[in-house]
Amino acid sequence: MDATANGEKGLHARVLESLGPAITAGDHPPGTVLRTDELAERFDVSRTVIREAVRVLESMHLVASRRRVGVTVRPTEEWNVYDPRVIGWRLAGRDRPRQLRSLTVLRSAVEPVAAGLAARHATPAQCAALTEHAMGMVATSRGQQLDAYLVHDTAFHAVVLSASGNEMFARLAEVVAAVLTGRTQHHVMFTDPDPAAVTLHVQVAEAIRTGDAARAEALTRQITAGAMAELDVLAP
Amino acid sequence: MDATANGEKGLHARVLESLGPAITAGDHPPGTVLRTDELAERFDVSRTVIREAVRVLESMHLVASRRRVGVTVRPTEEWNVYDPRVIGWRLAGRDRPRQLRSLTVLRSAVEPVAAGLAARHATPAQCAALTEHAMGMVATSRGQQLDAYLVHDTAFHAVVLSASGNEMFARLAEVVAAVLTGRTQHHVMFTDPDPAAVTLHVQVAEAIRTGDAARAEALTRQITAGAMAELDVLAP
DNA sequence: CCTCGAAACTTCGTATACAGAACGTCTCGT
DNA sequence: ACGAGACGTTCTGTATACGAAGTTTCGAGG
Repeated sequence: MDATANGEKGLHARVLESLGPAITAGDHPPGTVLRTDELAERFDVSRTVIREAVRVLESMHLVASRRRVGVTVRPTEEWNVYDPRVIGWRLAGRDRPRQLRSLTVLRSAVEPVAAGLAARHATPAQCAALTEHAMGMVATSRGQQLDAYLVHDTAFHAVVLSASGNEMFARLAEVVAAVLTGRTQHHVMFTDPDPAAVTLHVQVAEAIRTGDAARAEALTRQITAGAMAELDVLAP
Repeated sequence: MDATANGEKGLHARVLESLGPAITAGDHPPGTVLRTDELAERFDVSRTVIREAVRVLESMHLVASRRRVGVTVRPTEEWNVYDPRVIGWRLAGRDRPRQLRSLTVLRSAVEPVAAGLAARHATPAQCAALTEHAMGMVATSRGQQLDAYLVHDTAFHAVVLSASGNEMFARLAEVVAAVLTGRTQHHVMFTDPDPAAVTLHVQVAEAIRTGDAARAEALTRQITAGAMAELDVLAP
């Protein structure tokens, strides 16, 4: 929603969108020191703007600002890897494979449990949305309609995560969306989705609708297992 | 001007530590409009400092800053609930029960998978640490040594998450620590830990050491199931 | 009377200048 | 050689001015 509408979003945001990816991509390896004056000159903005950008970077634990020494890039292990912006930057950068793998593993842990909870908590409206998107996936699963398929796939998983009733799960929707989008971008228009996966989605929708938590969880586990298997092809 | 050594940290951090909890606790309900001038006066700092704090709040998606209208508090569903600081604030505030429940559910999804991965990836050093902490838990499980027990318990789970080899899992260590600490604080020195749970930890350490992923996962699932069961007692 | 549009006002956004504090480094004295 | 203190660099905070943008209001025209 808010992300990357780079028209004129504020100077500090532009600095952030340039500095952040540079750091996460490793252009400034951990330990590198950046000085605010230098940055101000490099981006041709005032120090005030730089300081605001640095504050945000600091809140992501990407950098630490200390007097006399400068703004130092923190080691990778300390980064706030759950920050959607950090995820986006890493996904766009050079360790995209690693990030994709991490996120897929996270998916494989969270989504089955979320599906199980959804089977117990989903509202009728959510169940309806689920079956609708599952049908949509079926309808678009053949004949080079990957974009339309992706929309339904993303929406399906978002509804499941939301229906789980757990806010932490719900907030992973955009992460899952990023993973699914990434996969589609690599399939680039050549192979239709796996029919077995489509069937699984339909069955998950049904299991959630009928309140069969164990079945919803097991089926979703099969879906994520498939995603894990695909990973070896996608990520080197 | 007051020139007293008011705080060790920066001014903006102090504003943040006051504004953040206020927002997450609901003192400023979603939709509330805050003006930078007003905040500057309220905290007796310059607008620059306020704006830096607001930037960080904005990066957490707690607020949105718009011209002419002010800084508006965003709806709860949009908050970055994975930001450690947001978690901490909510854990300290009035919807602590909800947060505790969310985190425990997240634990129950992630930790079993992490344990399974740890069984395949753990280094000998990590295995040693695991058995050490498991033994420590055994040693401190009786006789009102809850503090020492908590240290070993926390360390145990941190090692498991780290040994999974997944950076996203590893970063959940502090979250798990927060949950475990919260639990201990409520048990307040009256009941010793459940012996069955202690045994499970020892068995998990063994399963990971012997590379039995399925067993490590199943056992950890029992541990988290226990935590979920406890939850009904702890969180209203 | 209603609608459309422009001006004005309010608030955030950016730039600049300066004072203060902290931390590394360099030098000097023992 | 080694430690303590002075120094300089760089971040931190403050104050102020101007610009931009949106909301609101007021007025003109239909």
